[in-house]
Amino acid sequence: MVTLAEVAQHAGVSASTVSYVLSGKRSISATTRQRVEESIRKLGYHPNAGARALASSRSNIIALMIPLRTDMYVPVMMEIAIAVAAGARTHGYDILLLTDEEGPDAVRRVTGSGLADAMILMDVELDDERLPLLREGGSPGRARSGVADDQPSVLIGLPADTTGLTCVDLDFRATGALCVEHLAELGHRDIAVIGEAPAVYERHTGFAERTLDGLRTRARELKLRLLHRPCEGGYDAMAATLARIFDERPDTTGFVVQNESAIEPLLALLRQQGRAVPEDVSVVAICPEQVATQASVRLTSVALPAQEMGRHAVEQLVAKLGGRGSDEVVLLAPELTVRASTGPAPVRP
Amino acid sequence: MVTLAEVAQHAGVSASTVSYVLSGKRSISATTRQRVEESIRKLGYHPNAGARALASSRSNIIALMIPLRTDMYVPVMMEIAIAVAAGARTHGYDILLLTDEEGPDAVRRVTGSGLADAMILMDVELDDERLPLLREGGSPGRARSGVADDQPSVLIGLPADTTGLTCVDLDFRATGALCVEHLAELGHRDIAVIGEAPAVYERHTGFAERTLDGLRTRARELKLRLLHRPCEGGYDAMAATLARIFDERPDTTGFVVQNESAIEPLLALLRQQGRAVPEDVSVVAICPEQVATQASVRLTSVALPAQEMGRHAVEQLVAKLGGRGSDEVVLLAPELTVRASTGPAPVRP
DNA sequence: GTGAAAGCGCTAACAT
DNA sequence: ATGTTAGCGCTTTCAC
Repeated sequence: MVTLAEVAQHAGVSASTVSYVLSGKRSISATTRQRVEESIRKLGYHPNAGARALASSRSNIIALMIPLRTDMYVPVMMEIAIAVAAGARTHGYDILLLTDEEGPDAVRRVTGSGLADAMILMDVELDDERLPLLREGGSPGRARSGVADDQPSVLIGLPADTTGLTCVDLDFRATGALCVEHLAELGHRDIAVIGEAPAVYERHTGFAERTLDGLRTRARELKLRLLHRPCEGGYDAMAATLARIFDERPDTTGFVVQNESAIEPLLALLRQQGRAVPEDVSVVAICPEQVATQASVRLTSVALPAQEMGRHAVEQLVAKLGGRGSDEVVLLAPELTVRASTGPAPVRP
Repeated sequence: MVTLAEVAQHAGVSASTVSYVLSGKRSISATTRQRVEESIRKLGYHPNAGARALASSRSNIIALMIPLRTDMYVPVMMEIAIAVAAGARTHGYDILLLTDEEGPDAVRRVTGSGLADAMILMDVELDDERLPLLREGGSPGRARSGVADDQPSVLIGLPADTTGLTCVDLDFRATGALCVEHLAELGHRDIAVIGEAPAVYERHTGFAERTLDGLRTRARELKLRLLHRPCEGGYDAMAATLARIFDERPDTTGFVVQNESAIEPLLALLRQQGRAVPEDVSVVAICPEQVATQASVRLTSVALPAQEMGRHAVEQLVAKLGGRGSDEVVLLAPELTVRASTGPAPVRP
């Protein structure tokens, strides 16, 4: 292994000079810099990460905690993770991948060991047990040397109480409102919402409730009738749910779907029942772009901006690490793309 | 931050004793051990990762390179990544998440900096440019101090030339054979294969070709007629492909699908055409379990054993790191699960 | 603009 | 069974 000292010797300068050439933290004469860079290349030198971390007490690593559960929105999670990794690299950071298997202990371990300089948490629950460890100001009763040893962190998702936390998420309330508005403009008066599986609501992940809130509020304002039904994924569950919906509200002409695994079954069932999309019924989906464009009907949808969320999270974190403050909560504005699944409501006799 | 020295002082022992209590590398009297452990808990001590890495020249980190492309098998990738992360933790390793954006440079950077002790590469291409850096024996022409400074590594996926490499993958050849056998047993004589998008074949990722090889070989042995058609995802592409298939081979009664985004369209189209599954045609899918069980027809399928692959990769790597040799190539045996999409071939007039 | 030198917190000989 | 000590490779004062 090539060390900094070897580079220094080879270039005929001191170790500190090499270090400063690398960090740019003090001015170096052009000739010296060139000699050093030359030696670095020739010897194939790579600074040792451990030594760096020890001497500088910064690891240049950001920890990313992803959910173990692989039952929901997996492609979105993956896309976020990849965006985070790529974004982090542009700022010189690497990503340490943590699952939430260890729970809060992982936070302590990483914080305590200095393995990472900061962390990003995905899939935060409303009352997440990891949050107390991350709130700025630290745990109550901790009043050590005055040094704030909290881990700078950014959450992807919105917990119930965001005080002292930085969060990035899609504005699901606005998303719900947007879907309702679109259908209202097309003349639909009876709207059914196919929601996530009941388990998702019970898990209190927040986004489902916020979407529903946005849907309901806007529906009330626009005087639309809204029926919400959670739904397990799959064909059979969707069939049962759909039957109930048309039973209770036979005049339903608009659907909002927030459940990836209900989308294709819904479309198939509507086809089977002879209800044409979008002539008889309109469907708006809240889902990844890819799902919307690859469905059997190209879906009007609000996309989950995975890349953007990942990028934002990194930007926020880097800002924090650089001492610059950052916003508490960033809610990304939803964008609705009109495709082939929505059209004017059919005229009623 | 609490240091080892502070723990030592608090427990009234020397630094090395604390270190050895932690590592278990030499015997410690019960009383001393207890005092030390007590102090560790009381002070909330966490060993500093950087210092550890520097002193021991082992980071206890495994790098995992995942593909940037998020167009294929994303849930599988994610599941593997999570399995790798979880598996690594049980051996005391953390996972560093690398994308293949940097290409081979990422390998050099991680190897050179000692950031990771080893690496796992996913989605390896047949002639991957990162492979030369990973082959045991190192790059030709490198004859330094006799120390093998290669990064121990495991590939998930199979390149063209596996010499000097450790690989884990599903046995796709056997998978293809298994699908054909199943259909043959049910009496199907004309089989159509819906393959991945042409781009996948062109990218030379290997698994698609190996599956096809297994399909063809076994079909020939069993004297079945086999028609293979690559297919872009989505409804329209599938419709065109299906039309061509029935045009060329009207007697086709068996389908093998190796393309997630073609599955649901295929089922919908068959329904539309009045071909009942499994009464008129049978469908075998090569896809994740979840897709098979959530499709509009519960699919007979060969699963992609994501978790198993992740776990295996870690085991192999840990074996290597522990100095124990490991197998060159581990091919996991495919398992076919019979569900509702396959049945006896219809009797021909 | 450059060098010298003191650690950073830990591990692993080498002692006893 | 425990203590002493010399680094690991780098960053960063302090000195010129």
